[in-house]
Amino acid sequence: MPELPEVETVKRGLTPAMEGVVIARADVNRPDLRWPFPRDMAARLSGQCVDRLRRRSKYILADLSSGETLLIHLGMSGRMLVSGDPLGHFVHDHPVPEKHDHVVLHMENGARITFNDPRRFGAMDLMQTATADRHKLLAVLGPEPLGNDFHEAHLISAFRGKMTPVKSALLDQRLVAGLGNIYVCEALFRAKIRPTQKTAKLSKPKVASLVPIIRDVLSEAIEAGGSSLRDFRQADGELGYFQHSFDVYGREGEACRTPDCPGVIKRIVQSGRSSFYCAQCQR
DNA sequence: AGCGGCGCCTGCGGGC
DNA sequence: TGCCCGCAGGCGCCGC
Repeated sequence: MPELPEVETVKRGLTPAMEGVVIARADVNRPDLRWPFPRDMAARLSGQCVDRLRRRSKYILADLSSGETLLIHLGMSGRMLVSGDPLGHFVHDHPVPEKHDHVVLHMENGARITFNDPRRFGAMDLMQTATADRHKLLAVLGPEPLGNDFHEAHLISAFRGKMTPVKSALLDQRLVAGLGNIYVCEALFRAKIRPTQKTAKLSKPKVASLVPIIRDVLSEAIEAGGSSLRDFRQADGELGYFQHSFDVYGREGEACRTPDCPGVIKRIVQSGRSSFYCAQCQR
């Protein structure tokens, strides 16, 4: 579920509870999520200080005092909930344990971090911090869409000569890392590009326009605390509210929001996933 | 080499 | 009420 803005929101919520704080104990309640947990994960986490929390694409990375880095991926349904902060910055007391609470980190400051993931498409792994960017899951990622390496020339060269639909291209994490189904639909709407359009056939100005549009959509979503569909929560349990700003996602049959456009939002399926767009103003 | 499709899981809402 | 179906924010892997 969570795309870059939701992961960034979660990371920001975790930071005050975790950064510079020792993990007193880790409870690992099952052997795996999408893949087996690394061997001795609980022991390798316990007693380590979280020196720094970072985000790369949709991954949260926790650099530990041991020289290892904990990689966390939320998959489709993963949540990280902070509770019991002694300074009262966060929600309430520790909640009663719920089904699908797979990993619980008990912090020395009294905070508790609960990783809950019903569908178990999420993941955790441990790696050497020094070579973290060579981790199998991170090595293949393209530039951060909010970073300096994501620019017009990059997109133009990535799109050149490809007959791939632009929707699939932007979902390809090797091309740009962090977009998912929602924000690709929203960005293509703002750029007035139809999701089925082949990348090679897009004009340079349209491709160029995608760069600031993608940055804007993601920045606005981060500002709003992400999008809450179904079960997404910020780390403090609060809802994000960017879903109220969707122009097309989940709006099948509703009126296009472009001023004076008579269009109605359509839903089509591209490589098994819903695309939402206005056939009037997206060409 | 690059793709679309499939599978991994659980839960929810709608239709019957 | 209950069952079945379709659907869900991701992503690695397979076969074509």
